[in-house]
Amino acid sequence: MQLRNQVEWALHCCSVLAGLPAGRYLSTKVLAELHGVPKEYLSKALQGLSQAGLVESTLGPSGGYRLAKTPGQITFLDIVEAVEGKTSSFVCDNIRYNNPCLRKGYRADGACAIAQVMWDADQAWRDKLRSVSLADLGKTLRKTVPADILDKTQGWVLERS
Amino acid sequence: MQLRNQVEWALHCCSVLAGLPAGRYLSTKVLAELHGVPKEYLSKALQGLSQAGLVESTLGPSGGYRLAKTPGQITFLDIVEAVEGKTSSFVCDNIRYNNPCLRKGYRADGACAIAQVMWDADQAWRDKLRSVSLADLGKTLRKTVPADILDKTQGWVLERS
DNA sequence: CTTAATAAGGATATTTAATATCCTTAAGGA
DNA sequence: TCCTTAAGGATATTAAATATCCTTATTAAG
Ligand code: FES
Ligand code: FES
Repeated sequence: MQLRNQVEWALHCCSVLAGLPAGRYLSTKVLAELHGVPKEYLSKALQGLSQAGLVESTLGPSGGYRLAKTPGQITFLDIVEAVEGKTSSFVCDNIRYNNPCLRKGYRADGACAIAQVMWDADQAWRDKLRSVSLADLGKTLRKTVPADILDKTQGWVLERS
Repeated sequence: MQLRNQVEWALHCCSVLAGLPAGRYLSTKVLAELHGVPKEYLSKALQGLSQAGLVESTLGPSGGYRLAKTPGQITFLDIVEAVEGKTSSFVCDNIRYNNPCLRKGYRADGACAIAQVMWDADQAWRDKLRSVSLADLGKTLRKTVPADILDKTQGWVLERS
């Protein structure tokens, strides 16, 4: 079980967009170059973010993407779900109903107790992701990444936004 | 991102084995029939459980599998990891190092802050799975599944163990 | 001792999902 | 008018999940 590589891409792109001055857009081309990933494929991830309402886009020269909300309003969960979808990682095929002791067509009242545990764990994962916003991430980055790298990168991005 | 169907199979098989009287074995064939899944493929999952030390097997007629520990000593996490492996669901390809502002070969001190959040969430998922044992599951099942179904199934299993 | 049943595991096929590229269209700015 | 861009459909490529088949060694039952 593994998340798509687009999740890493989307998170990093949002992190960059969160540092962009108001009104500026950043194009797929620039984001792809910054992260060293294929532009056309990254575009699919960005379209997912756009459909989820996390970013907004504009066309034409100097077009691209910007956040549609403040960094404090966008969580890791929002971004992960925009790329991966909201369905649980555990899928219950109800193999319990294949039990030959049951009459055919029998259906229980509630969910299988095993599935319930798995779904609770999935929820714990989502809760954790929901607890961190892009604003939180920005704070951490400013604490842990050398200032000169942040500055140089910010300059590089601004030249292209 | 989705867990394999074998996870559901393995959890249900362990649940059945947990209800087996001491000394009895249950064969792949019986477990496959009980759950309505392909015997040869289920066998791979059971081999995983065996290699993880959760179950032990014996050959020959009346052979099969039984738990290698008490139900209280086996957690959902043990079973899930035996089938899915222990690697995190989030893989960081360190796309941050593709940043053209960095000198080639630059490596940071710690992990990327984004990866860290994803790994923390993965850990929260595992913590939740670790908090539920087969003994806990048994208690829940006895509370939620009609007694006659449990009894009939138990009889069906014992005839074949 | 012989025989049938079984787990283990290697090899391979099939199906599905992830990854990636290509191309067309419509919109926006110079 | 021309160039740049996002959106999205179509398709190709690659990897992983799912499934089957077959061989071997081991064990218990007859
Ligand atoms: S039937 Fe799906 S987890 Fe129990
Ligand atoms: S470089 Fe992998 S998550 Fe940041």
